[in-house]
Formats: sequence, C-alpha cells, structure tokens
Amino acid sequence: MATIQDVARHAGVSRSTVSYALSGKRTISTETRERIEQAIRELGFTPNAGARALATSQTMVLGLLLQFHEDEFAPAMLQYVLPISMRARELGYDILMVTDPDGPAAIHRIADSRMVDGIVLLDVTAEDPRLEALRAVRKPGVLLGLARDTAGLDFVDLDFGEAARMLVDHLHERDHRELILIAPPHHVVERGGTYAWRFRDAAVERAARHGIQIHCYHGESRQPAIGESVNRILDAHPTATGLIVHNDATVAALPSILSDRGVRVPEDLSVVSLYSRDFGEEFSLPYTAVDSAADELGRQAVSRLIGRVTDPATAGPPIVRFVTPVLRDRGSTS
Amino acid sequence: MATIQDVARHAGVSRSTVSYALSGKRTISTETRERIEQAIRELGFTPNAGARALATSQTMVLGLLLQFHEDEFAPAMLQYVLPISMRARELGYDILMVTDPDGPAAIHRIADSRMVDGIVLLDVTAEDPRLEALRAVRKPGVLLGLARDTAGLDFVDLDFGEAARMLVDHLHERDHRELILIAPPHHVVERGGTYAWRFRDAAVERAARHGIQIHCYHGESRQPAIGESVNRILDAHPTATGLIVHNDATVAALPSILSDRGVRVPEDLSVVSLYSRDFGEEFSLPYTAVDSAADELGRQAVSRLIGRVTDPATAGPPIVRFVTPVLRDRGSTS
DNA sequence: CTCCAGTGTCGAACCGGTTCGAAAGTCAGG
DNA sequence: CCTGACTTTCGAACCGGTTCGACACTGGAG
Repeated sequence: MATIQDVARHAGVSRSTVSYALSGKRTISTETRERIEQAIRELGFTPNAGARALATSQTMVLGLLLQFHEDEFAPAMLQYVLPISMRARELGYDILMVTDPDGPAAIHRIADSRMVDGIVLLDVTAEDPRLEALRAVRKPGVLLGLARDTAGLDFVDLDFGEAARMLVDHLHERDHRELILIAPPHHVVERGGTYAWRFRDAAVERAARHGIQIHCYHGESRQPAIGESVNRILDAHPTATGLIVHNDATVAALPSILSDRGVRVPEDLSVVSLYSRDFGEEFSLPYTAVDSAADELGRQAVSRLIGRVTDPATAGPPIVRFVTPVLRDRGSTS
Repeated sequence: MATIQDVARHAGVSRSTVSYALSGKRTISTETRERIEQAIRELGFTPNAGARALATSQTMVLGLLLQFHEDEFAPAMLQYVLPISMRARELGYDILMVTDPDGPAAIHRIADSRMVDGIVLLDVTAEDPRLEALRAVRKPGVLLGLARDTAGLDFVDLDFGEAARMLVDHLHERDHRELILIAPPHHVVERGGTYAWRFRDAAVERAARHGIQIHCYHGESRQPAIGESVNRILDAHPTATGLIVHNDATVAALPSILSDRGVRVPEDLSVVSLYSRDFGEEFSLPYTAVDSAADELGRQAVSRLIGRVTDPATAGPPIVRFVTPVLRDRGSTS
C-alpha cells in the first residue's frame, strides 16, 4: 500500500507538505495541493491508522463495554448499541466493542494500550467495579446508567423517578385506585441496577400521595417463569385495574400472556409500561408507555464523550444528566 | 504512561532487550528477565498498540460489519455477534464493530487504514456489493452466509437445504400429508438472502418426493402484519396439519398468535422451525426445531479468519463450509 | 593455547505518520 | 535598494514499539 512518502515523491514534494495538505494546518498553494490530491487518487493512498495514532496520540476509536448476564433479556441492549455506533461514526469515530466478562480488566487492556480515546459503559450498577478501573485509566468515560459514587465521571440516564410518576399520574387521572407494579427481576436489583428502585420508590411514593393502592412485584426474565409469575400476580389481585410493567422481558411476553388469560386491554385491564420506541416497534408492543429514548441517551452519551475527548478543557466538570422522559399514549388505558 | 524506554532504563538494559524479554523471540538470562519484569510491574507498563501495529503490521483487531435493515428483526443478529466477539477474544483479538450503512466504503476505510487484520461480514446476500470491496482490499475475510460468487473468500453457513429436508422428513414420519411453509419476508429474498430459497427449494423438493402437499408463503417481519398473515394463511388451509416456520420474527410471535386462535400445539397443529438455541431460550420458544447453531457458525468463522490472518500459507485455498444442522425435538409435533 | 559455537545484550534502522523551526522566495513600504 | 512581513515548502525530530546484525563473553573441543 502507498505511504505518504510515495505520495510525496509522486507529487514532487516533501512528506510534511503532503501531511499539511491533508490536515490543512498550514496553507499550501492551490497548485501544489492539486498535484498532491491527484497523487493521492492515483496511488489510492489512505493514511495508516497506527502511525497516525502513534504521532497524534489519538486513535479515533471509542471503546464500548457490554456485559451479558445469563439471566438477562439481551435483545434490549441492542437499542443502545446501534445509536451509539451511529453517532460515533457521524463524529468520525469507530467503535471497539468489548464483551469480556471481566470488565475492569478489559478497560485496562484497551485504555492502557491506548487503543481507544474514550470509553462508554453500558448497564452500570450502583457499585460497578468498572468505575474504579475507568477512573484509574485516566481516559474520558461516559456511563449509561447511574452509580452510587458519580465522582469524576459523566453519566447519562433516564429520569426513572419522573417516568414512574408520569405513569402513576396517568392512571390516577383515569380513576384507577388499585395498581400492580411489575419491576425488573430481583437479581437486577441485587446486582445494583439503580433504575429498578428509583422507578419503584417514585411510583410507590406517588401512589401514596394520590391515595392509590399499589402492589409491587419483581418480574422474571424468561418464559415460562414470566407467564406463571404474571398469572399468579393477577390472580392475587382481582380488583386491581391498572398494571405498570417495568421489565423488558415481561412486557415483550405480555400480549400473549394476557390473551391466554382472556384479558382484554384496556377494557379489562389498563396497561402502561416503559420501553424505547425501537423496542416497542421491534416487538410490536401496543401499550401506552414512557419512551425510554434509548437512542437519545446513546447519542447524548457519545456526544458528551467525544466533546471531552477532543477538548477536555471546555468540557467542564463531569455531570450527571437525567433525561426527562416523554409519555406516548397508545390507548391501552381506560 | 510508561514506555518501553522507561522500563529499559529502570531495569538497566536496552529497549531491544525489554522487547525480547516480552516476546520471548530471543533468549534472555533469567536474572535480566526478572529485573525487567519487576520494572514492568513497578511502572505499570503496557505496550502502545499503535506503535506495535506500526512495527509489526498487525493490529490484533478484527472488523465486524453489521447491517441493520429497517424491515428486519434485529434481535436475531445478536446470536452471531456475541459468539464472534467471545471467540475473537479467546484468540487474542478485539472487535471493531461497524454499522455504517455503506458497507463497501466501511470496508475500505478500516482495511486501507490498516485498523484491522481481517474482516467478518454478517448477513451476506447473493450479490453482496461488499464482496467486491473485500476482495479489493486484500485482507483476509470470512462471510457468514452464502453469495453467488464465492471466489477467493471463505464462507461459513448452515446447510439450509439439509435443514429443510430434516424438518420435512420429521413431519413425514409422523404421517403429515399437507404442510404450510412460512419463509422469510419477501424483501429478504429480493435482497438476495440465499438461505430463503435454499431452504424452500429443498423443502418443496423433499415434500414432492414424499408425495406431501406443501403451501409456501412469505412471512412478515413486524406485528400486526405477522399475525394477520399467519391467520390468513391458516384460514386458507384448514386441512393442513403441519407448519414449518423459517422466519425469526414470525416464530417469536407465533405462540401468542396461535393461542389467540385457540390452536393447541401439537394437538391441533404440529409446528417445526429453525432457530438457534440462544434465540429459542431468549424467546422461550417451545417448538421442535433445527438448531441454527449461530454460536457455532460464529466461532468457526472467527477461527478460520484468524487462521488465515496468522498464517496465510497453511490456511490453504478458500472454502465454503456448510455446517450440518441438528434437529432438537421439543415435542411440538404429533 | 587457539578456534569455534553458543549465549546474552546492545545499537541502529525501520514502521508511517505529524509538527516545529527555519529557509527561500515574493512583494509592498520607506 | 533595503527591510520586514508574509507565503510556501523543506528537513529533522519525534511518537513507541520491533528486529536485524554485530559484539563481547563463556566454555568445550582439538
């Protein structure tokens, strides 16, 4: 493959001149620039990424860390990955995707060897061991989710508390007096998924303020456990008229479970939930729901990260950004 | 961050000695090696990936190209991505994930700039424009799927013809005389997804040999179209006793569609399909199915690719590898 | 005692870019 | 005609590794 030296020779100039013509960091006469551009075209020159990274200490690559837990509904993760990848490309970056189960080690590996300029962490937990590694490697990092200690890092997350309040209010306005909440599986809470209790606590608090009765349960992540659990819960509360589902796997399975029971929505039961538009379309979910805006969160995270990568000075102090959710009424309540 | 020069100074040796101690390509005395290792530990040295790539022309990174089509069931892609990423890591490689809609351009970008040592293409079509780009860049590439012209490249794919024959035989053994086949959506065939007609043609041929009647339809990729289409098809053939589903989105939605219709499996209808174990578990699918072994395909593809990357000579000529499927009986036929 | 093979280490060149300082050339103002 | 500012280009150093050839030293064979 052609090197910058070949281009220089072919155009009758020095290497540095080619470099400046490429980057535009110094003025080059029109005539020379055209000769160089033609040489580049004729030789099919593309700069060597490794050499460039070495010289500039910039790789134009972002690390994306995913964790897949046995007991989790994996398809939900895709909603974040795609927008992140797309937004990164828009800004000139590529994505190094890491699925190593040992997150902290992976962070050190890709950061210490300077393979990436910044790191995105998905699915952050309250006491996420990856945070310590991320702080240690002194590279910009942005997290989707929320941790207990947010010092020194940027976070982007949905305002789950507000989401819960919106849904409870929505049902309250329609005169529901007894609700059921199906939260994420128990192990998610144990692992430290803060969105689970942030949502639930806000829902409980808001229901109490309205004088509404609310029964909280953890959902399951796999069939047939999901169906059994939903049926058991509905059996236990025959007088409840509203169902709030905060659980991807459960809501994806809900249409078939309810139709099996002969429960019509919204005539027999009002159902509201929380999922992204993409997820809803992918699984054809018909429920009024707060839009978790995964694409928006992903895009914001990447934008912020790249801002910090390119200009650490003007990026200011790290912040926690809570995105205010939007409720999308699909008519599944009465 | 510490460089190899810092380590050398700290251990009182030259840079080259440190390099040889690290790579083991020349013998280093035990005493010196220990001094070097200690220096590395004390300084927290990790080699700079860019510099190493520049010197060795090896990045230890593989490109993974995904395409997401508007009208496709995206969650299915995850079954391939994860095993590919895992296997790559096992062999010491990282994954650069590219979702650029312009595949050929993306291939040139990551290959010409030498960001990757090899490339994996997912979801290949008969006349895939990415193949030309892949051949042009002269980097090892492996494709999941099958194209019309396989010259010069490695392919790994399931033997869809054999899969279809196994399923038809399975139903034939159970005395079914009239079958329905729901194939991938029409646009998949138009786009050139060869697995669609390879499966269908084999099924039709095998059914004919057994004297079985078979009705072929294209499925849909989104609700509510999926449900409407399945209902219409079942209405049109009330005497059919067996259903073969070759369509991820349809099979994921099938349990609820059938229960809505009050159709019991296998009492009223025998159902067989084709999906990977992971996909089946994720969506809790209860159907007897040929295991598409996405994890196995992904792992084989990566192994072959890395074989070619590390030793192009012994890898031999490019081959098309058809993996023979396995039928997993889950009792959904009678 | 000399010669030779083998072991362990070093110095220098190289991979392919970027960037700084300086030099050469042009042109207007004094 | 000289000076200074500006434009355009070049050469050299540098980023941080790897690798080749050479050199010093050791020990055994002849």
